[in-house]
Amino acid sequence: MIRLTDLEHAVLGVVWRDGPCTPYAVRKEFLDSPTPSWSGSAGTIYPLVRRLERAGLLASEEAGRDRRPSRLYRVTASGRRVLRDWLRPPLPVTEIAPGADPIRTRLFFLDALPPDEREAFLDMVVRQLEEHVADLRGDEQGEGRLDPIDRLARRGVRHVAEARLRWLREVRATLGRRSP
Amino acid sequence: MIRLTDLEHAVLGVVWRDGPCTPYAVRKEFLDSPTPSWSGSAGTIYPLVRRLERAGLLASEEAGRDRRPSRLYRVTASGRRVLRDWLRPPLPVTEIAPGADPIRTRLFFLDALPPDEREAFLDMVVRQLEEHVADLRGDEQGEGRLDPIDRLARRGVRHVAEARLRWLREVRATLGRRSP
DNA sequence: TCCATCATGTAAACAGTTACATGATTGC
DNA sequence: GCAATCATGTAACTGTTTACATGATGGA
Repeated sequence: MIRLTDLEHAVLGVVWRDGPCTPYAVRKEFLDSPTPSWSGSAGTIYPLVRRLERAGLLASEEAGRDRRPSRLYRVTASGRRVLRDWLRPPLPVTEIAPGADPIRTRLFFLDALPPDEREAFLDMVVRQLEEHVADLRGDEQGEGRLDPIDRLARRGVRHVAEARLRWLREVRATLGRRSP
Repeated sequence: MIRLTDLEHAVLGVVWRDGPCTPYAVRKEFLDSPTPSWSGSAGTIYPLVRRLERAGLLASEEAGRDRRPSRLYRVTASGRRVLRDWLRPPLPVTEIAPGADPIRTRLFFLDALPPDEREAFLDMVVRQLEEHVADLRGDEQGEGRLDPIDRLARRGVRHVAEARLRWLREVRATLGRRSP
């Protein structure tokens, strides 16, 4: 049994969902994603699909036909099994509680700035986060013809962004009041 | 000008905040963090501080004195400057909108499971997330003697976890109603 | 015809983790 | 004296990104 990353599982999922397809089609899925978790760069995807094929989770056939050589990949029975197992609960804790927040990280060292710059930092970040949330809301308004999963995913991103914003306003209120 | 990662900046911040200290003291800071973003493993920290020293952002002196050789690191003037620049707004977009959510990723491929297992997945993940939030609340109750920044950081983690939970309940409600 | 973009790939770097090795110190 | 754990470090590996190279296709 090999251990796959979330990206490898996701590639497996894309190939399963979008039928026999080329590595480039998989790439585009990540490149065009409105909720990007990975870059979908060539250097990631091409070696990755070959790895999955060697592991027996994908199979491929020649697709070139007098064109530049290319391959169509599909998920094998064993690949489908791996995909289902990935989706079967319970999830590992690391997937339930994912970690880093760059703003939170910076917060710990805010005292390295003089007081007025501390406030400027918090003001600016609140403003940036407000803009980001506004963008997300705009996106949701704009593209009405999205499939339900995409719509839910975007809502998730927005919900989390809004929560961070609320928290950061709280932070500003708390730290702003502090006596220097 | 060298480009540092968030972890490198954070190490710089820890050494600045905790005064001249050993690499191990820095490690512990990450190992014991209630809001962990990095493992603080030896293989990360020891090479990292040497790197920062070679870049002129840290300086060190022998601390051993008939003990096993050890070094006390402190932040140089140049290091303090880098630390402040890191904290100065505006932040890069990637820091405002950090990305991956393993649950969201899985959502896209939920149809690979039969309908009853789809529901089981959503139920289970909601339950796991509820437990996680409950843990976070418990932690906040328990440790009253935390410094303000730590307390704020924990609140941030909880806020985001709660937002994800609310979102996931919404997802369950939406997808549960779907006709198979 | 030429330029943009589609498409396939490789090489090198990078950041971070795991696992290991080993010396020193403390508490039983 | 012996075990646990404190402390310092190295080596190998892993997953991902960046940058590059290059061929094919379609539209101006």
